[in-house]
Amino acid sequence: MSGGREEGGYEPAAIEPRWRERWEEAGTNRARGDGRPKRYILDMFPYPSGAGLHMGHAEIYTISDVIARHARLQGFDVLHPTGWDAFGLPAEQYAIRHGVHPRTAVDRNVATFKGQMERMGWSYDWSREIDTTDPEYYRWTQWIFRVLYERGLAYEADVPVNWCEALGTVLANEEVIDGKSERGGHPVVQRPMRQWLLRITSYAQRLLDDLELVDWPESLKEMQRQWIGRSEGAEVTFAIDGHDDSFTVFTTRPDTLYGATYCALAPEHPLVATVTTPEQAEAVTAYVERAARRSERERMADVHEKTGVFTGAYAINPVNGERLPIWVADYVLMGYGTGAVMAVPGHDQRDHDFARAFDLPIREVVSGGDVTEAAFEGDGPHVSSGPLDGQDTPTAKRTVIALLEKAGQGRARITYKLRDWLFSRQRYWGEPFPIIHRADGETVLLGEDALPITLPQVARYEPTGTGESPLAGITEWVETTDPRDGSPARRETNTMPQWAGSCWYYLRYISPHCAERFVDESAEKAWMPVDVYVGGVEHAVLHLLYARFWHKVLFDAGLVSTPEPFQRLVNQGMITAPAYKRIEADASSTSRYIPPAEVTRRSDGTWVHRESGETVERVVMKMSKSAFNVANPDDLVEQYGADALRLYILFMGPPEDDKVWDHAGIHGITRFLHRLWRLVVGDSHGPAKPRSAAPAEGEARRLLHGTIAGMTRDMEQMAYNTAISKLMVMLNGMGELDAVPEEMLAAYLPMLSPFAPHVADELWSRLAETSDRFAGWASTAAWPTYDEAALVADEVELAVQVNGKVRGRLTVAADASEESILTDALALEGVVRALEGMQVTQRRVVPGRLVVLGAKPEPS
RNA sequence: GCCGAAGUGGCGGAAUUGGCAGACGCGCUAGGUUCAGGACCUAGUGGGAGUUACUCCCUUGUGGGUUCGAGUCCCACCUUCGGCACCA
Repeated sequence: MSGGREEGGYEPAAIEPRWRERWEEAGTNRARGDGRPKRYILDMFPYPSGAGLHMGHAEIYTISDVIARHARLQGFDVLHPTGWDAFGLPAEQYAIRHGVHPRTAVDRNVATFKGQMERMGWSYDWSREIDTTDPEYYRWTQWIFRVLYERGLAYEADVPVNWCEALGTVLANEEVIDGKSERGGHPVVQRPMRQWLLRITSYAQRLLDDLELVDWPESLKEMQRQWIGRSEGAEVTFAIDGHDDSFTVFTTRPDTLYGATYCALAPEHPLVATVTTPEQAEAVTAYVERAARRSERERMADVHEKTGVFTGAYAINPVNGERLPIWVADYVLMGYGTGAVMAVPGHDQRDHDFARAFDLPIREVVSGGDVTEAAFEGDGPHVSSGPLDGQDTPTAKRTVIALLEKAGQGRARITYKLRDWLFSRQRYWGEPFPIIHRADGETVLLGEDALPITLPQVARYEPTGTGESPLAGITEWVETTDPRDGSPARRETNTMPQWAGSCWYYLRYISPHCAERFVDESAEKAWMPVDVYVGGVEHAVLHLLYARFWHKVLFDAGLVSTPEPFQRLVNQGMITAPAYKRIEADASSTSRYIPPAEVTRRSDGTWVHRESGETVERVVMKMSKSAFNVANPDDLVEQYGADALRLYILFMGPPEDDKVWDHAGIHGITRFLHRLWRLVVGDSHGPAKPRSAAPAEGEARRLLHGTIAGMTRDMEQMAYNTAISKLMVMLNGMGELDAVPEEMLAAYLPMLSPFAPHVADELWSRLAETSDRFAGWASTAAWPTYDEAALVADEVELAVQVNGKVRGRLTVAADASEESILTDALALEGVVRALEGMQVTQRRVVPGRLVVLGAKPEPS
């Protein structure tokens, strides 16, 4: 049989659009729900910014696409959807800047994104596309808020927010950098305002425990554990000398209670005002006011500078009746524990620092260190501690907790660092709350029939300057009536934060058009949980914790069937790129960086700006326009094709590793695709390889089955870089044959198709012109299987080691006996030389690999 | 400071988990082909030494250890990158 016809070479632009159309027409990317085993392959949906698709998107979505396409070849029914996380600040700011409605901006950006995503050949089921800003979507976001509210998990409270006077608005934490507004650099202060919060803290323990149920990177689980920050200890109640009031502290070291020499309250602690004596009032007031003015960031900046003021009051130590001075100190945080601490300078370094600064007594109650020098925070026998004397820390903790419980002055307690989730924003572009406030002060949750509460059309969506959302100014929207009795009421004018829509979007994909419920009940049971979730580690604590929280609430309400939403999680690494920096330029210079095209490498390895001759520094950094190091996926697709870009992204390294973009590297991939094209079709550099209908034999058969075996393992482990290298090795091997068995190509192209789907299907269809073996498409074929027996070679080469060093090589039949191998090995010239004057003490054959000989000098 | 991950050629990386370090690719060198540029093809490419068609030594951040044998296991240290950071 002859090879293909002579014709034009590999031209991705000529074939890629055609195949995408065919897949779309045939619906090959659709999830069927036909009862086959399922795989739900999800990636973190994009925020459709005005900047379009960047290389980070290209990486994450290529990874998830390869997982999805591979699963389809394995016969799974695959759900692989995408959509738009389109509420939030960036759309609003873009809209303000360009003077268009956020809706218009989002629609425009989505159109750009969708085109770019389609050009990458990602096999999304577009029939399930969702948009968090579509009222038919956020109706259900509001509906889930109702579930939270009805379960007592949503409440209003006065909490500090970031207030920027100059901009006249509240800012999100992301918009505050080092105590100043991101835009304009104006001062930002903490100011209490009425806000909605979600009681995520009541799920703290389960969010911690259920990390055991999921297959996530250990480092990411650890980040969530630290964020939740469970700590075991006790609370201890101190009476105040001469007052009826008392206060409670939280401590992880109740065993050191006999070593307490003072107590400290947070500046915001409600008792500060009551306990302060008249003589101290002026100093305390001044200190509290100063602390209030300092932002949280300022407070954190000078961590080691301990400040505080004595209130003049004394607390009574419940175990020994000692009078302990009560101080106010800003190293005590109102937001953690009880906002009050018992201070044990001998065994807590912070208290030690404070005691040294204010000349307070330091007492040793656990021996093992020198408390005059530094706090001893370790374990050891307790001393000067009454009934605890001689006990170690765990025992002393139990003893003292028992004592306190008996006296009614304390108990064991667990606290978490995790705070309740501040769930409202003073913004236009977010989900409205299904809440109204009656004139009589009652807060009313609107019924399901009122949903969706849609955003009104407005002329201005800029911040109002009053700290309220722009919605507050739209009288006809705000003023409403209570549907129960028609009495006047005002709508809640805060909106939900951007995280809300992404807390449950993975459920909506399952039944995106379901009108009766947020997710179809039986479809939910069929598809959940998400089998593989691919996304960036930047969402390690926020999105991934919030989504787990909502999911557990829905689970408790009997609305979903799994306790966790995302079974396996994969974090892709960040793609960075080299940039060239002027060494002399100061930070404010507008031209700190030189475009790579204007830079040349000197022979000594340094880099020089050709035009000016100045030496520049090569730095690897995040891609950014100002550093001229952005690689744009769209441009690369145009230049090299989607298949080449997909292959190259994965070939750079393992998915989870950070990668440095190297433009030159993609040429290797392009060459590979051209060689493959030439082998099958032929091009101007050579004709197609002759093909044979006969089965692969000998070396070719081993190459085929070895590649399938290796690829199968690599795909399972997501070792895509080595999988691609195996495809290169097999292609090189096929190139050396006189004729390529069609059997090899029939296995090769399906294995290539998850990575380079367009060219795989194109070549497959070319082959179909001359052979019946190539029915259908490579992308819809079955993943090939291999024969274990075909992996074994007839002859194997063994390395012969003497004391761990290779001294010879031996080619033997695969089934040669150990004895004959050893005999042959000992006769090898190099081995004989190495064994001169030596006595062989050990001989072993590692099958298929090497011969091990141990030897030591012969006794003389 | 605490927690986590990682250090392998000029570069990206590989090594079936204790068994021939450097697969595959980039880059580079030489030759071929081409009107030219590019593309393509062939060969070479960790370092060093020598008696240079061959042989030896060294080499996976550093220093020790276990083993016939260590990139891989153990101990100590160094560096880099992430996360947290007055959390009582």
